[in-house]
Amino acid sequence: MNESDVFRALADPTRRAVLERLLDGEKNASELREGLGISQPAVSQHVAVLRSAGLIAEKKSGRHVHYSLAPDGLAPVFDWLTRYRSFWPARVDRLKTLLKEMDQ
Amino acid sequence: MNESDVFRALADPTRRAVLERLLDGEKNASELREGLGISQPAVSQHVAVLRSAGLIAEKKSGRHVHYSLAPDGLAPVFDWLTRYRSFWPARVDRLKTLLKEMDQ
DNA sequence: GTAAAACATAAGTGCGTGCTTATATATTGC
DNA sequence: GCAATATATAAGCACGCACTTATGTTTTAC
Repeated sequence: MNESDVFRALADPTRRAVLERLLDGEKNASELREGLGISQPAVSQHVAVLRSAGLIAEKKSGRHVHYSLAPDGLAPVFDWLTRYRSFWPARVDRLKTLLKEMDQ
Repeated sequence: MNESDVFRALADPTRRAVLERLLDGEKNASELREGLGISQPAVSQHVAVLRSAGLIAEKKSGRHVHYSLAPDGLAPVFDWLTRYRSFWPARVDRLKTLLKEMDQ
């Protein structure tokens, strides 16, 4: 749940792929597994890492578990990144545009 | 120089500490080493990882090498992070404030 | 030219990590 | 209750990685 856990969790491409899939909305473990080409336990282990890093939330529903992106789970990364804002020259404009869009 | 290299580079706390030190300005390897409690080759190896991830730049000057943060080196992280902007609720306001400050 | 300084590379080591198969736990449908 | 489904945990393995010591390379100072 600290900065180190989050960065470590994000270092693995399979875990980033899992997060990516959750952008569409919540999914259970079997759905997350599709196309990843790894075993069911592997998914379960990745999910455990993401959850203990505070990146995903889970909601049990019978024998299914629905996983979703945890709001503000990426906050540690975001906070870390803002310290380097002077080194983003080309990104700031994009960011401003983004925020204007969000205002509307 | 791609997303995976950058995330992998950032996963190590010592490497994040190295970047942190470069926020003050450029430093050579011996200066970077101070307080880290690791050997000179270890620093050299971390620097190599950061450089091949596009996160730091180097400028040779005699027998010294001055390392500095690479402008836009964190762009891959930033771009990745913007995809999750809907899950930053509490961060957006802070970000707006930050950009207002940068405008002045 | 020679020694020292700054950094890089090589080689080895131990531990972490991502995977597997096997098994356990819990829930549903019949 | 029993089989099937959904997920978690255990144990083992292979590889990656962060370190170390030893050595190489380049540059400066004398």
